[in-house]
Amino acid sequence: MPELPEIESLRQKLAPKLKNAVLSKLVFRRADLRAPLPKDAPKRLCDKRITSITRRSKYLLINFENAPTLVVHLGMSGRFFFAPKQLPLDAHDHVLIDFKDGRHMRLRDPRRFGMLFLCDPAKQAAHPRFKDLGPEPLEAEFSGSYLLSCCKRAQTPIKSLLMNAHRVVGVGNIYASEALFLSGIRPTRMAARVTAAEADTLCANIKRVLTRSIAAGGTSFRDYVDAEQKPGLYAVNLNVYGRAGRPCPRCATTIKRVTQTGRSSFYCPACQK
DNA sequence: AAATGAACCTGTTTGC
DNA sequence: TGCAAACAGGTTCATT
Repeated sequence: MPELPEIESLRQKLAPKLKNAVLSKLVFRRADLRAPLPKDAPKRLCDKRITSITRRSKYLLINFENAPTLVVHLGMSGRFFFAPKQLPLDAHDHVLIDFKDGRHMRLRDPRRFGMLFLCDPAKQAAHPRFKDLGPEPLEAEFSGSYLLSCCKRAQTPIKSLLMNAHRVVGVGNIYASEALFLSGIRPTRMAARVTAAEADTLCANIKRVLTRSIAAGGTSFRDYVDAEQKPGLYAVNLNVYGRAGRPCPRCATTIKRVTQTGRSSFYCPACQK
């Protein structure tokens, strides 16, 4: 389900519900998730109280009192939701979580690109999965001048640069195409040929599309569901993503699709140079 | 160092 | 209709 807005929306919804909840049971139904938890993980987290839910990139961090942080990544197809305990098990319900107050959550992920791992909260930034990540796109550190400095020394198309988590995290395939459309820049343009003014515009548009989508509740995915398994509202208006062959909403030119590093990019050949 | 392509999986959509 | 190929939101690994 995830791009960054979906994860951030989920975080915002989960935070008040899970704060102060005490974990009573953690069950793994299969051992071959991408980052297998240590065998003693249930023991280390049981009877521990959740203090907060935070986010880094597309990772959801469940922070406990006097216990390691449980980090959840939903990959491409993960869902993390409350359910009645007696809900019949789906073949892809990989992780079951019970709380002392009787509530029950599940991690369901058919493609199994998602992962869970434990992380020492005191050494979070140094964790192998976090230490090489670029800035958060919605923080001030991600600015037009920062983006420009990345572009200057890059030898890759701008779309590939935006998707590179070493440069900036959380800009996924949908919002990379959308931000480039709003900025009038083709995804195939070499990053080094992006001007300072364009870098400013692009940075602002990345923040704009992400912020707008978070405000709408994270709604861009057809199989997105929130923590209560409610589908998204599809309130975010996508201009080019997934619209190859259809008219550009601005100029009616036919939108094109190209493949870059194995991913689809969409653009208007007239509006984007 | 930086960039590319393949790999990890299953489910759904598209095209013949 | 049926079947196979193409495609899907992300990250990571090996190879240049």
